[in-house]
Amino acid sequence: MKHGATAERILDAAQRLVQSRGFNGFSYADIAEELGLRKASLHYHFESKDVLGRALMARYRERFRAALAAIEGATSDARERLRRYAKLYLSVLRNEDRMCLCGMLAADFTTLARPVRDEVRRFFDDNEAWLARVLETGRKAGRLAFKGPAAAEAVMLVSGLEGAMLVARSTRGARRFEETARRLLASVGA
Amino acid sequence: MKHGATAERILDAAQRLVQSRGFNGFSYADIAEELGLRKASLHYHFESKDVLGRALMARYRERFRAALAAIEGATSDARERLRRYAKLYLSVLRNEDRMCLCGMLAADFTTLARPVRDEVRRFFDDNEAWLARVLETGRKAGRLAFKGPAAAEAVMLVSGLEGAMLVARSTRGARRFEETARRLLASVGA
DNA sequence: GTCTATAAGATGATAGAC
DNA sequence: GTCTATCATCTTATAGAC
Repeated sequence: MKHGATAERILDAAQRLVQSRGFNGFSYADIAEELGLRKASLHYHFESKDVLGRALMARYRERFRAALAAIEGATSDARERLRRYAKLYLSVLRNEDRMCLCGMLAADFTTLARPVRDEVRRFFDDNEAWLARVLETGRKAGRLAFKGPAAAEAVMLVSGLEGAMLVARSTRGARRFEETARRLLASVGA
Repeated sequence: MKHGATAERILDAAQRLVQSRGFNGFSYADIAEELGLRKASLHYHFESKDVLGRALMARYRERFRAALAAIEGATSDARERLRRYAKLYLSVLRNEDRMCLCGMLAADFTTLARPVRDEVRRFFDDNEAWLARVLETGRKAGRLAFKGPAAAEAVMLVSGLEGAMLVARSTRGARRFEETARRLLASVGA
């Protein structure tokens, strides 16, 4: 929990493992081997696996938040913002067929410690809130078209993208993901 | 692998555990305790966890296949078929907040034995093929409206429904799932 | 078919030397 | 900060009695 360079490397390894194998699909031994350290050393940086999980999610949320801010800074067009948002997911999937960290933890949800669960919920809340704003603004500007509350549409987009990642991993296809993402965006007029 | 009544009970317990905790989130001890048996006894019915996993998926695929056949027998209207298809997912989620067995195994995919992976792939293939037929038939009958190949639209529906289940479990809401499913179906005119 | 007993290894975690 | 040593517990799995 000191958060030096080693802690960061531990988080990197752990995140990769969670994204490809799930929270219960790896151990401290896996991380230690990858970094050339001993298991005991990891406990100095993250006293327990729960603490590690929470740190993982906190960092992921912060990075995602920054990525969303970058999108807002890059373009003010709603369609383009949605396209870039979908690309965020695609780049994760293309990186060694990884699942979204948060989608993976959503699957492992019932086995997670409270603080980790809370982080997972917050991730989805943040994402949906951001998307809802983009959707509503885009609709008012006449750039997007959909019925009903923007919040509900945001939930559908997040669900669709997470599900597309999930399925794509077992049917081997970033290709399939792209096509599905395209269709999802098309359904809101983007 | 003898498949008597006990084997069936083991599968029931194992399926429930996988659907709520993931394939790496439970052990033979959990099943044994639930059934009032000893761990060793389970190995008589399913020699290894991999074999158990495969049996689990085989049964699930068969049941799903039967459920799809039942839908076809109940109505010939494409919209109604899609509605019932979505209800299949909803009933799983409503049952103790479970995830689709196959969606959960898609998350655990990289940790699964080959035969289990193959079953997972087949599940998605079967589902998408069935949906594509319903979609195409419905479009020709003027009951559904969507652009592009029915197969691509089928992938989107499966992805959307699986993702909606995944997210709903962490944000506690069969309610949310229903709303999302409704919107997904609406996007194909149902 | 189910049990006891047992194995061999993994797992998350701690104490204390360096 | 990282190490060795050690821990209690869990995990999948097998052998053999009943």
